[in-house]
Amino acid sequence: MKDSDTDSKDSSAGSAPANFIRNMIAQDLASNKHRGRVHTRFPPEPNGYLHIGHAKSICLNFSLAEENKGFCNLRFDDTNPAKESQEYVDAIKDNITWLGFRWNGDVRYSSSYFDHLYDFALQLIKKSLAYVCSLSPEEAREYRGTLTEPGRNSPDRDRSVQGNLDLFARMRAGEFADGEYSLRAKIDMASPNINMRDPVLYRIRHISHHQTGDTWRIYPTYDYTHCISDAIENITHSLCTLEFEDHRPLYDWILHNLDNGSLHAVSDLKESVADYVLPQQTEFAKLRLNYTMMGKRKLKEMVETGVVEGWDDPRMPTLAGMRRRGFTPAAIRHFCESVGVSRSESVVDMSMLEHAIREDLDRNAPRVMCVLNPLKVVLTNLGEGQVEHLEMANHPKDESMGKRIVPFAREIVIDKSDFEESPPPGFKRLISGGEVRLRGAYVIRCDEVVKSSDGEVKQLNCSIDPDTLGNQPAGRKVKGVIHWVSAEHGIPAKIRLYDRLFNAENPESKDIADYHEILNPDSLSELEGCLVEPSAFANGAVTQFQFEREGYFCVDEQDSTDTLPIFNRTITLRDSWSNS
RNA sequence: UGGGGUGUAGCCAAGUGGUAAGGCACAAGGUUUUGAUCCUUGCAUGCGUUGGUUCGAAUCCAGCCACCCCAGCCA
Repeated sequence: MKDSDTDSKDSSAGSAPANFIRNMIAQDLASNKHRGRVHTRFPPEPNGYLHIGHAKSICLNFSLAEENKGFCNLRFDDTNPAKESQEYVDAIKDNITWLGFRWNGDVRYSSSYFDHLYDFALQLIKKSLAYVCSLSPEEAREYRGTLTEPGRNSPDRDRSVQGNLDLFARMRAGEFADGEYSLRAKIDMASPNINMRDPVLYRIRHISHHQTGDTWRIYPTYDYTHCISDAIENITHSLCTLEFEDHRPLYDWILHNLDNGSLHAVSDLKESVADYVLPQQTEFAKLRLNYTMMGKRKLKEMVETGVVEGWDDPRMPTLAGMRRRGFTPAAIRHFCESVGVSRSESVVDMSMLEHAIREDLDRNAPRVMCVLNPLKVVLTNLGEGQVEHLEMANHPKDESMGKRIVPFAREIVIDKSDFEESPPPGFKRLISGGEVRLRGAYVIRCDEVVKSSDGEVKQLNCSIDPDTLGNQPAGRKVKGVIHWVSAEHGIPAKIRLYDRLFNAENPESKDIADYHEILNPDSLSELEGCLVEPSAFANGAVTQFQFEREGYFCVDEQDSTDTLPIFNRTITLRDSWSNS
């Protein structure tokens, strides 16, 4: 084994930062609250694509389980078939796998607990803790009261157990229309917590479900389903976001009013009831990022109205979009780790995400040269068909990444922005009569500027200093280094430059009436006729590069063809020059 | 005007009665054939605010202020 095997290129080394959930779990372990078990779950509703906010939750749940030698389930919280689909189920599984996490056992579905859920509802009815209500949704809203006024009891609240049992069976049998009846918990219509004002447990929906088909006409609600699903799966720590804080009393009410033995009987736990401990819900602040739209409804709308090209548009905050943009799983995981977990609602600066991306790519992306906006340069003192094969390192600091051969010839291209006729102060690139280093090659001098009739610079005639390959020039200093590609050998490519989708720091702010007004018109620009050095295509398995001095780019696997490669710019290099 | 939460630097965030970790950003140097990377240094007499308790308070107590969430048969 080489030493380098222990030098992880993955910077996850170092202990995870403290946070209140980690601390709580450590305490629970110390007090043996869950018999030494840590079992979490990631419970998405399959009603859209996962975004970076979900990644925070995924990382939290999976990492906590992993750190404590526990388990993390993947459970689709699929209680509302009207909004869900198999497409989303598949995309979510794919995203989680891509991030590098493996869920415990088989994928779970809340819908696979529908039978148990129904039985537990019967149990609540028999205990007189649930009743069938005939109030319409509109009436129910009136009866609920307001934030400051108590609600009123439903006229059906005191119906007999038998009457409720009968009606609930008929609800299940499909005898009633949507909204005609609902099953409600009997708690307290005067509770200051509105979630406790006899919440709906089941509603009638004559609609088929992506997992259960047409088996059911009634579907349980989130509040009723989630706690029981957690209990069935033996979850110890049920983590969710802050807006569910007010639901916690209901979560606990349902579980505590169900017979513990019957819960244990249908649970995954093989051990005795004595080891069966109810799950604990804990809330944390969801991730917010400036300049980023995270609302599922808006994201969906942008996809459907063509504001972006799809859920995987590289400008989207979705995991699919970030993947196509060239963000790496390791970078996203480090980012999620670095933002921490707390209960304060904060907005993370994009620069933190960008830092994580650059950090990973700098270490792992091989270097290659690509000229985005070509300007022809003729090296006049080189022979007409003469080609030199220059050897260059794939990475400036990591020799294990090997070397590559770069063809060098009389006609090359450099980037238009690397030549200035009237340079600003401090300009280190090529000027008329000046010298510059061609990266990995020779120092050249610009002898002649060839312009078209309208004054545009068309070509530069330069001469190389033949003594400067691998050597400093004699008697002078050349500060600038620019990248280049042989005009004959370079591979033409199309390059897509991405920038933020929104110009406003908080696209979801209420004083932005229409998000179309804050769309960044320059979020995408396409460059044609870019020239990439041929070695970028030598190994088809490598699809992510640093184009030296430009940034990190990845091959767009979907749109590239054999004849026209397309690269997406993942992110620019840090640039302390153009900033000042 | 009900209930539940949150306030530590420009942005995240640790801290749980012993005198303000870390990261990002920013600034200044150094190295460099990427204006990148890397390295060094700087960056809160201050923890929303006003009082109180204490030898000692970001941490305990009281008041006040600001912001967030809740009135779906959505999750």
